[in-house]
Amino acid sequence: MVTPLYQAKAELFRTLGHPARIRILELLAERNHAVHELLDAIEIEPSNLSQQLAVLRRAGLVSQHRDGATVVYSLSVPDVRDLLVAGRGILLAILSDQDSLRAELRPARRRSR
Amino acid sequence: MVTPLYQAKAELFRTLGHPARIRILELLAERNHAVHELLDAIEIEPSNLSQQLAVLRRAGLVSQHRDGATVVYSLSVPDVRDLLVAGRGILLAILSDQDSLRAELRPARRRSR
DNA sequence: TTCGCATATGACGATTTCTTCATGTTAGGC
DNA sequence: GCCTAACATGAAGAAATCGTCATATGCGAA
Repeated sequence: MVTPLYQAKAELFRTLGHPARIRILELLAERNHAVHELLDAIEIEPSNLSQQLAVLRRAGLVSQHRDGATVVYSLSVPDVRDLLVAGRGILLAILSDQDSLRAELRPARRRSR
Repeated sequence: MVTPLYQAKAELFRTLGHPARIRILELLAERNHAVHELLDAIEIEPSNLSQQLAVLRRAGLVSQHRDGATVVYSLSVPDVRDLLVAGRGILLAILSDQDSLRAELRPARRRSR
């Protein structure tokens, strides 16, 4: 299976495109977490959490290892932190854009064009 | 509509989670492009391209302006480049992981566990 | 004004993703 | 061994996404 680069990239981003998976990665970016810790931190059904973790595993973004009865997850690619940070930056940029746009449209005073 | 931050972040990444949209953004990261230029560079139906551009517009990632009969698109959030670069880094990390794993599994020599 | 090119929009079936529920597996306490 | 807790997996319906087709709009040339 020869996957073009841009398609692999799209799949990577799509893997991040889910609220639960984002939260998981952000928690793992802080420190390793056991599944039950993630479960406490995120509002989600246990089986759903397992599914989302499986998605991240298949994508190669996280790894697991057993510690007695619990399973601990960690980021297997540290650079994921960069992505999350960059994502936050973009969000802020977009939101402030929207705010200034809103501010521009709302008041009585108008600008040309 | 009060959107939690992690959900907005997930939507941002989902917006990037499509091969055509990735290609569009990469082209726009180089320089502004008219729609027909994108059309030449990407293998895609014109109407499909318009749809993908609309998705990117709604997400606030690109902006358009008319120039005569053609429409020129540009990145409205320059930081998108950071995301693309970070994405490439992660891909490379994952791929080299897989390669070393493959190399480890393939040959006759075995390791414990 | 009429034509044709460049682009956008709407709608529809096909596929994919998501959530939930039921069930399976592993490990430690008794 | 038996029970329970901690996770994982499989299946199935609901919802979202994708690509295509038909159609609409904006603009310049003739």
